[in-house]
Amino acid sequence: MTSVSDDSPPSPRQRRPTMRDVAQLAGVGIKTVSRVVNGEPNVSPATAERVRRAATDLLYEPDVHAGNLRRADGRTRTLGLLVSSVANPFAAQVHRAIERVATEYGYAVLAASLEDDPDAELRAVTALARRRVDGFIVTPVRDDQSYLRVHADRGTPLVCVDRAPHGIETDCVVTANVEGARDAVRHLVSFGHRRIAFLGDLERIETARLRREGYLSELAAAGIDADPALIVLGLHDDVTATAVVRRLLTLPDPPTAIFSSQNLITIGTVRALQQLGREREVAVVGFDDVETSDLIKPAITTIAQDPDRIGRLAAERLFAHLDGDTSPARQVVVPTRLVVRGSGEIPAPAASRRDPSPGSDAGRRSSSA
Amino acid sequence: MTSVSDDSPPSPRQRRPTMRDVAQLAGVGIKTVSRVVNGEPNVSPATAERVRRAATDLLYEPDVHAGNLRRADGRTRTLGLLVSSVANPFAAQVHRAIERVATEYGYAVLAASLEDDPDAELRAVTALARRRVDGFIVTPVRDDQSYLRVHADRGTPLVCVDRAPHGIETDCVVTANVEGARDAVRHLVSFGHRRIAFLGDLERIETARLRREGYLSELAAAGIDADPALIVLGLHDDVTATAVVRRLLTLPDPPTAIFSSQNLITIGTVRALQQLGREREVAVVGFDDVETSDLIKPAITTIAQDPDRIGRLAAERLFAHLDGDTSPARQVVVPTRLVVRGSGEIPAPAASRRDPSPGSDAGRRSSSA
DNA sequence: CTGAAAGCGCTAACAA
DNA sequence: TTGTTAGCGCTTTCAG
Repeated sequence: MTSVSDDSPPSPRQRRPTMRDVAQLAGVGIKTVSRVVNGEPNVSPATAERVRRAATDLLYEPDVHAGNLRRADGRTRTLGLLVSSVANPFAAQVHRAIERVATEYGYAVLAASLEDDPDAELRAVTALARRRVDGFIVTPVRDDQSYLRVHADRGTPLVCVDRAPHGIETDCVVTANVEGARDAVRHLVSFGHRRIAFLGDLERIETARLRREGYLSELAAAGIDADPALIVLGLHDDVTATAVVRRLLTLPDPPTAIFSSQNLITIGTVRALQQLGREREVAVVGFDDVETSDLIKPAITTIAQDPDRIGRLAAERLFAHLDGDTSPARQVVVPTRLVVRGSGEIPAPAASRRDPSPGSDAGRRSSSA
Repeated sequence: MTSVSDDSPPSPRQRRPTMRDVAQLAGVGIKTVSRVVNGEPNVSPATAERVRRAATDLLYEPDVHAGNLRRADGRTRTLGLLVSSVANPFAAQVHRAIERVATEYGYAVLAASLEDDPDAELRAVTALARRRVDGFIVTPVRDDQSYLRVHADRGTPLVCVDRAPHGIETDCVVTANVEGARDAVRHLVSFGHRRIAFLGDLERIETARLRREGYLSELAAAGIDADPALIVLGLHDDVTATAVVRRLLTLPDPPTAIFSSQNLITIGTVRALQQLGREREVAVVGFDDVETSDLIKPAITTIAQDPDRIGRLAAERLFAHLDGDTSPARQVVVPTRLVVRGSGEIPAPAASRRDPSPGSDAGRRSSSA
């Protein structure tokens, strides 16, 4: 009764079988084993069968890296993926979509989280290059990706996702950030809002800048003067966003609607409104969908991205290059979708429509696109 | 004005420089380059500097796989991770935690999604084995992992996460599923509930079975007879869960509380209650935290897991083995945490406490632990 | 249809 | 301190 069950001996550390071992057991030359393993022709069925048996008996697994050393195409059948973080829901879905395509092609994915650290981008690329990945899919963090050109020139294709690359011409797949942000603002304007706050992520993140740009241009198109007091940038987490929203609402001329341009910011925004009991007064549209948006009351209206499509398209572009496609670099813009749920359809209070602000300076244009 | 700016020539496909190229440029032997690149001693500072310059000039990156072919330890500095899905929030956080430890050790992570497909587990292990990962961290899907023993015997350590392995003795790190489920039920019982429904995931998933086990044993401890009508197994998505909850509430003697043992099921449960307008009547405790639990009203009380700790511990066990630790296999159980938010503190209606069910058969025990 | 020899990029072992 | 040789596991080339 000392040991529960131990029918296996202490199993001494075994050596991994090689092609030579298989060849010996099957009584053939090593090249014949290579042929069978790689499905090359010119092996008699009987020989092939003997080889297969030997391989199975020895639990032989070919070493892809040893093979690639000499193989003409030198492919590791592994691709490198650089994302903000594998734990970020958006990135994780992009990752999964890429993985799905990769699996179809017999590829494995080596992923690395950058956490928006420019140095991490460099370190990750080096680590992956030393492992000889066949291609890169990267979410740019640095403001220059020209260092990747040498890899491209040496035959390792590159596709960027989520953010456009700089300093290098290469395929990239991004969300329609400007258009999506415009949709959000247009939606709010259509409910009578003119005092619309913008909550943005860190300015060094390109998508944050683009969404702000969309916000500004749609305001302009609607003939609304942007009020700097309603634009808060550099937010990156929910706690800060909550504090900012609480402060905004104490303004003399507070916003009647909020466009929150990132997931965590949206969560922080809703939390602030709930704390103040004003979630049915102030309209909110968030950029990027939250898993349980519909369970929150009022349910959150969002500009949904399409991570699945983004990932799939990026992977497909990469494999196209791996298959020899040499067409010029192109940027694929994946549209967003406005998901109407309630929080974005709260109308502006009647007062604010006519009398936007007593102390406000500039004259309003009266266009209403 | 035809091309915007093209200061770089068409860049002909270049050959990747090898150690020999660096040696030639530096005017030294190849082994000297090897010494410098690997930080081995016995190289004069001057020589080392020349080599380093040459390597930098050529943008040389060593090929880890070529080196490993001959190197004594033969390490690829890559580890294989098998999870339910890289897009699953729990798995993604485990992944991130593992990656953090891996990065510390100079390791990269090759992850694969299994989507609970037993065959995918086999395919993924093979794919990773062929890429010669130094170790595996796997979330078991099949009901037997003995096939992994051969890899362990050949020196590729294995640690299981989230679910215990079968047919092989190996380290594993899991959530306290039984205890967590008991905590959930105990909490509900303490608010007077005796008709507590259990919504479980697919029975072939071990964690689903364990949570049901915890549910049953805590009911027993509370002297409550389990009612098969309140136990629904085999749920895997929110839509089905919603339908099931709606049906349960039409029962002659409906549940007054629901223990939802998985994330998506909890979402479906809350949605059903909201649709019926009964979210403030029926108590809910969910297993595994939802990102926005506190924004939903009533906020969802959950049994929170600790994916960060699970991932970190798993990775640390793996690296311990890689560092030569040969201590016997152990199972690490990571405790859960009851997060009280509101939905789980809705008391049972007075009636149900005394008169659980008119048509119910078995006699009730009167213990009240 | 089959196999022997050379070599991929690198490190181990040994010389110089 | 440095370089030379062999060989890791495999594919290529080319001869049988």
